[in-house]
Amino acid sequence: MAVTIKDIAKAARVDKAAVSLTLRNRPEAQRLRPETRDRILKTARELGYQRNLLASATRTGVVNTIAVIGRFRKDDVPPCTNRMLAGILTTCTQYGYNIKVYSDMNLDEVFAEIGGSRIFHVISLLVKREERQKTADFCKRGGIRLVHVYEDASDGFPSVNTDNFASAREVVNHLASIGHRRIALLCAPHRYLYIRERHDGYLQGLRDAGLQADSRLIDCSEDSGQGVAAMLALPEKERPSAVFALADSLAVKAEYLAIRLGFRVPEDLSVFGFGNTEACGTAFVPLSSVEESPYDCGELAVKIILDKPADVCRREDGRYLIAPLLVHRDSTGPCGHGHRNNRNIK
Amino acid sequence: MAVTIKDIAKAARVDKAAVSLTLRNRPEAQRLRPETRDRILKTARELGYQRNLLASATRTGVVNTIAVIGRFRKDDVPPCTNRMLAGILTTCTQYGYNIKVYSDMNLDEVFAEIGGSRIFHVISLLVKREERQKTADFCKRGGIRLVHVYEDASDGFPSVNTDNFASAREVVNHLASIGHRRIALLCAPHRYLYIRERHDGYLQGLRDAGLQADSRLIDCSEDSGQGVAAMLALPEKERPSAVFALADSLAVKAEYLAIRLGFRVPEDLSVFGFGNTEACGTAFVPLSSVEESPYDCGELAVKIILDKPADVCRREDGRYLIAPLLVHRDSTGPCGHGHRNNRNIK
DNA sequence: TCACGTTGCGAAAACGTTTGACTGAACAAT
DNA sequence: ATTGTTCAGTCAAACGTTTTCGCAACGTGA
Repeated sequence: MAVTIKDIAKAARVDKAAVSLTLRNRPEAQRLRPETRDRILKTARELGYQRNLLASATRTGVVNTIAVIGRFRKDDVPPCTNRMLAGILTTCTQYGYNIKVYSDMNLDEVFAEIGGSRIFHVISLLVKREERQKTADFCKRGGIRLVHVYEDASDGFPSVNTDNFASAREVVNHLASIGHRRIALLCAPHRYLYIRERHDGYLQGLRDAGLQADSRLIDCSEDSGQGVAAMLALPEKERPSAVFALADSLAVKAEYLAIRLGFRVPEDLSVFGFGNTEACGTAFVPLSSVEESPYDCGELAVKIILDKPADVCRREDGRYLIAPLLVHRDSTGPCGHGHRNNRNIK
Repeated sequence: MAVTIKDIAKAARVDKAAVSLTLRNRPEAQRLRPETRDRILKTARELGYQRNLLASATRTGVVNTIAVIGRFRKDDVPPCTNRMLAGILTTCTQYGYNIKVYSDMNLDEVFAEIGGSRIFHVISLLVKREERQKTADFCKRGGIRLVHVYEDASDGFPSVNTDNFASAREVVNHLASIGHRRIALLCAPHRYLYIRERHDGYLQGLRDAGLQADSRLIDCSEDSGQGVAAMLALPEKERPSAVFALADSLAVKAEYLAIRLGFRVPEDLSVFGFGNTEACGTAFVPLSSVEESPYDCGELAVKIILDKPADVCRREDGRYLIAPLLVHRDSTGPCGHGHRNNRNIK
């Protein structure tokens, strides 16, 4: 069996209380003679003692563990989850907490585990509304701190998120500031809240610049290829000079299509993406994009749940939003300049 | 405070031993009268009892937890880690184990935690040789099962990995089988073992097809753009008809460049990538690629560590290798046919 | 009536740690 | 001589389970 404080106590000829105190160097251990403390430490080292955290946790009730609940399925893990999880894991570690991950599991079992492990910090990556609600109910009952990531809190618990609205708005502001007046929007279907928020941000950006939304320049169809082609087929005066896609993959597709149709990027058409994913670098013309900050989301979630200071905007409704960060690459440029360069060929 | 078996025992007017036995429905509980058992179960339900797993673990020493050690840094998480982690997490859950993740942490602290938590299963995602060695030493000392993922075992512990050699070989076999005789290799610098293995697989594939390796068709420079341009500038008889890139990002770049230089993909040049990443879908011509199977690697690692049957090739040296899986998309076609189609425009 | 199983459950010791109360000795102050 | 005060620890209960042993009470057969 493993070495216990009892063994050390026996070997060092002291009581196990003395051992316990010195090994955790509690202030009470100051009452021991330095000589005795050294002896205890030495024998602990010699015997290769490892504190039994389970036993210690039963006594103190402190486990220093954060539970992360999510559904990481084989073909169903968005790439940003990757970086977000990295943010959570690494930040937890920095604060001396460790992480238990519950993936794709029956929620009741998860709750039994969490309750049974005396865990009082939960980060939820769940996306289904009813699952989030169920989790919130459980946490409320058990006095457990909860933070939602990437989805909203309608339940009194905080959530962290990219500021989708502000991000989209800022992209449009930027495009307008470099002279674009006809800025198209490439959208996915409005299945999720974040798409609607980005859409709204786009509209607000147009208003900021005193521009009118033009329904011909907004495409939210399932396959946006058709939509882009139609936009680019418009007469020159009505054709968009910039396209803002609400996902990098859409942006890349649009870029290809435009180039294929004989447009130069960015001279004839600026393209802006969303997410700042890997696709930006591998695109034909490196793609400007707005960072989704998944790592920061994860980091922030941990800070919130551990009640650490988080220098970030907290809104009244409990949502924490991470400020937009635009990453400018070659796919965007001032409107209508049409200055040729060789950037398209690497 | 939380409800304990003592509370239940008191409420149900039995001893806590009876409660413990029935709640875990151990065979010994059969000795109790069904009536008594029902009473116990009922009061447990009524009081909302949750077993204290910490206390139970101190007694039994069973924690059912797998530790995952890795370094998930902000800008340093390869996309495949994402899917691999998903494989680990979800598979663990399926087997009723839970996961503690230690990210980017001092190894000695990790070991203290693992030892202190009486964890006996470790999956290492570490890449640095000395860190793997240190982990192996620790596990050996403590009688802990260890599996390395994506890196090799030279220490007696098993490792799981994509079969890089076989994958590359099979890609070349395939390209040769559809008529390609001049197959170029786009390589990253040989910093890691897996690149060398893929390179060797490529060479073996050539040998299988009775082809000679042509050093002009192999580019391992830091930025392979130059290399590809040079290959494509060769006279037609010596020019490659297919390019095999050891990473999707390289493949995509090559594809763009070729198209830019006036080649048609795949009619004039077939392109094959490695990794089957997101880039395949967003590439101009959807990219054929060989799957790296990170999810399966994670899943396999868990199966091995839990001693579950894993229907997969185990080599003599303790390495488990996952068989190649080629994913054919539009970027590859038979050599020299030159049949025009519209696939390049989506 | 007595020995002997059986049934049904209780008592108590563990698991390793933590912690508040206590103690015996030495020393100082009254 | 008595009281008080440190010093340097010790003692024992507690945390919530698990598990082994034991033991009444009841019934059965001789």
